[in-house]
Amino acid sequence: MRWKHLNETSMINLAEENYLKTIFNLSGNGKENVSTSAISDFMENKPSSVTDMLKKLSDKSLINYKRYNGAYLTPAGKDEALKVIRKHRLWELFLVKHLAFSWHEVHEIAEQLEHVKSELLIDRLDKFLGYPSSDPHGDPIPGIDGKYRLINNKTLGELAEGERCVLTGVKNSSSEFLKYLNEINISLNTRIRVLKKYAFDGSVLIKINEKHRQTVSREVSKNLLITPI
Amino acid sequence: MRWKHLNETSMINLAEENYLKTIFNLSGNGKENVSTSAISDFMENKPSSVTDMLKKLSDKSLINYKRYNGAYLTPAGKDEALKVIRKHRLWELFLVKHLAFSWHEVHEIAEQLEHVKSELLIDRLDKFLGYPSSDPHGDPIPGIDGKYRLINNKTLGELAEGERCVLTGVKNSSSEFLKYLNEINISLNTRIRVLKKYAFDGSVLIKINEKHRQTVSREVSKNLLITPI
DNA sequence: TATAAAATTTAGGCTTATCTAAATTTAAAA
DNA sequence: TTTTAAATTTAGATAAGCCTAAATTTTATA
Repeated sequence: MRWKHLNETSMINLAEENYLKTIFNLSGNGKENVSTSAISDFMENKPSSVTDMLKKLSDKSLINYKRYNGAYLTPAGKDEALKVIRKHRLWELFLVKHLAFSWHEVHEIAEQLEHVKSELLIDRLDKFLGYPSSDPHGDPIPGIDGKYRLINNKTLGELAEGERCVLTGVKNSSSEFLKYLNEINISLNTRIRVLKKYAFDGSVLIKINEKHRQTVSREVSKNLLITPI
Repeated sequence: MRWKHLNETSMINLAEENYLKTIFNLSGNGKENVSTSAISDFMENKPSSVTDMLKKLSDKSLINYKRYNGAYLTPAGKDEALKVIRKHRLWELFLVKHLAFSWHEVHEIAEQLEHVKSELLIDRLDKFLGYPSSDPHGDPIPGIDGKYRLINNKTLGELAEGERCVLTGVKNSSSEFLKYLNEINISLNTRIRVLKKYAFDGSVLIKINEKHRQTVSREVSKNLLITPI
């Protein structure tokens, strides 16, 4: 195949970048296996589409994929995912700091900006922003070297309306709590969107996997460890 | 067709935007007919591909297209083209003013940024830049209203190395000059890229239609009216 | 104006990323 | 452990945007 405007970056395209990013996020930033259905669910693509792409990414050595057994990122794949996340967070920060966007408005725009190809651009943006190590949320911005400070210390309760995250852990791991989570369809790597926060009692209306609406108490929201995405 | 993340903007996609922008530029910012081959040549796509897209854009009422006879923009198409150009120039200005890019480096990046969908984003960027009316080149930035100050007062000689333009007119229209231009394959709407400028005599090495290299004298370069693109 | 050359369109293919429906494999339940 | 349900994959289809090769139309030339 020929590329008309060949980029300095490898030949990873938009769709592939989105899959890599998703796998990174759903695996809790790491190397856990991510299932086809988790990806399908998150990206709102059909499982069969996901399977196709997993094969493709596997052929490119960006993921390790075993049929019927999900996938995880190779070092090369993780590098690419982190590059995209770095871009995403830098752009978000730019939008908030310099273009007066509020935090919940920026995600969709950054989702587009993160795919602009230019190493130089992103390095200049990094400089312009003063080499930030974290975005306004406190989430780490991967460095040029791909170094990434892992964190798992944010709770659902700290998110603002409109924000999205993936569950990466629980503070309280009593079986009653876990059972409750199970009942309302929340498990590790479940993605959650905050729809509304009620000031009077701190309860939170959330959407689980973009499917089920659910209200959880302040107590619950404080015990859910998450990674914003 | 269904759009997953439906944008506030109409349903014009990247490829379509590029065609509209190209037609706008090649028609001398206006309503002159642009031929299939001119578009094909400019975009480095095959003529048959162009025909396909012209049909599509015609169906969407963005251009007026008559078989074997080229196309020109409808008001709706012109609006869209101007929106893209507005975004392109605002981003270019941002890159130059705030990210320390030099002018010739920004085109390719702006080419990507111009397709990011968000009215709000571009209005905020406009504000951030202080509502500029022209880019560092002096080329007009269309306003939100789509108003566009037409200019045709720049010459090839004023471009820097690496910059591209389309010929929109000549200062000297003597037949010898026109004949000379003809001989070296330059005509109205021909696109020209400046490859090198020689300081000692002001001559300019150019690439014509991305095909022919040619050196022209300072005299010639000062008599070619162009629109940077 | 007839004919050759150039421009344009049509017809038919290819690739990518999707999808649906059916088959297969794995996991859960009885 | 058999059976059922869920997850996953395969097979085959579609739409976009591009391509090549062949047909058609327009333009230029003799």
